[in-house]
Amino acid sequence: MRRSQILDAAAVLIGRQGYAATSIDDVIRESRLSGKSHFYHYFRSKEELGFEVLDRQFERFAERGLAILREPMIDPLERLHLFIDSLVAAHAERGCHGGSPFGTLAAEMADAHEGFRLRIAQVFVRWASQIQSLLWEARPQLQDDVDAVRLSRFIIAALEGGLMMSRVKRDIAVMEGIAIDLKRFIALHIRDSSAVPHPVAAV
Amino acid sequence: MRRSQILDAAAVLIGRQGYAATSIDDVIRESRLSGKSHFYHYFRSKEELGFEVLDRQFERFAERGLAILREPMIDPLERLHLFIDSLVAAHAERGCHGGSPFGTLAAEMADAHEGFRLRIAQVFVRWASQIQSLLWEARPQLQDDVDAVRLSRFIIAALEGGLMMSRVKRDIAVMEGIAIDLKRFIALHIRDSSAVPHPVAAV
DNA sequence: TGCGAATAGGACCGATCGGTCCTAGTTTAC
DNA sequence: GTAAACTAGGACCGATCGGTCCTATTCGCA
Repeated sequence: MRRSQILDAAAVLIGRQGYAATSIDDVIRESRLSGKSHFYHYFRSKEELGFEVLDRQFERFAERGLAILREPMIDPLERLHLFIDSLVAAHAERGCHGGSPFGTLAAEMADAHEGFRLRIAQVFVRWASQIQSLLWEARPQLQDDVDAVRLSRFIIAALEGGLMMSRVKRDIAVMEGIAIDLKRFIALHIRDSSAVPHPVAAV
Repeated sequence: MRRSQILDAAAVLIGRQGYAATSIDDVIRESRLSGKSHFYHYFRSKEELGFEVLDRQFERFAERGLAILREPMIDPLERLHLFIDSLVAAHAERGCHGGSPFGTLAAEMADAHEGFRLRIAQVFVRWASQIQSLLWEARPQLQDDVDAVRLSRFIIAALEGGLMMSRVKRDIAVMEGIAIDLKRFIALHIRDSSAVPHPVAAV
């Protein structure tokens, strides 16, 4: 109960300000605890809190954000497009604040804290494997020599980079442009690729 | 003299640990100053130091890293490939540590400090405009409807996302795969696009 | 020769950090 | 009924943070 309130509050704060910039006192204030001992009743350290927040964030992302990738009634490649669109929409809703929770944490912690680095690496592996499953499912529509591992990584990299740039420029159009080009790149792998779509109107 | 030593040391430290995690005392130690007043003789605040480090990093990047994009004797698209390869090589040399100095700083500061956000946004604008110039130069080889602004942003986003993922996984192969796919995407824009290259061997 | 900038070094400040310790009232489960 | 867990609240600790202040010495240049 209280424990999950703390995790929720910490997730918001860490997502907004980063791990290091979020103090225990911030978390206590945000989750309306009564003091530090109350916090340390549930968590042994800030590090433990950070780990659990990260795990929880990915579980929620896997349940909610990645769920569309597994929808059995929709064409696989259509699902991939819907997933990309959902990331764009979510970023727009946040007013281009806060990018990807994993990308932001990755940039902050990758070289500073090995425990976080390994956990974030796992997040990307699991995310990529979801896309790989989808690509496997779509293989009748795809060219025979599609490298699903490489393509799944490229999709994630483009999305993460796009979120970062869009956040910095505070312009959702940047992310929308990334999404358009990413879809065109995915279409490049479709069998009988004479169907490569046309670039959208130039700016 | 001393001032540039401070900036060099601070650039290394901020690139390695981020802005907030780099203390003035760290910078003083690394640049072998004699005390805080010595540091504050050259800089009014940590913020001023951070701004100058960022400006300096981009100037160096524009002079050295982006120089290849302007080489007049090499085919424009070939230059773009060489540029991508140079980023991969630089990342490999660093042992996949420290990603892009701008991407890392962007993730840390975009929502926390408006001054940094605006400066980093400018960095990406200037970087993108270099690529746009190259694409303009290459327009005889490109399809008529190529959106140079969008494409240049996509290239940067893929590179930044790739550096981030490669850093998290500590595996240069991730970045190499991104580079391969990014080149294939660029090739998609070449006129007479029957020449779309084949995907490289599947894993 | 003299003056200002650069160099050197240290004491100090208020604030904040993660974390500990202690007391005490209230639920909850066996 | 009673022990264990949960809630509440505050004092406190050593360390570190960005930043100020003060005193000397050395150096380049007019």
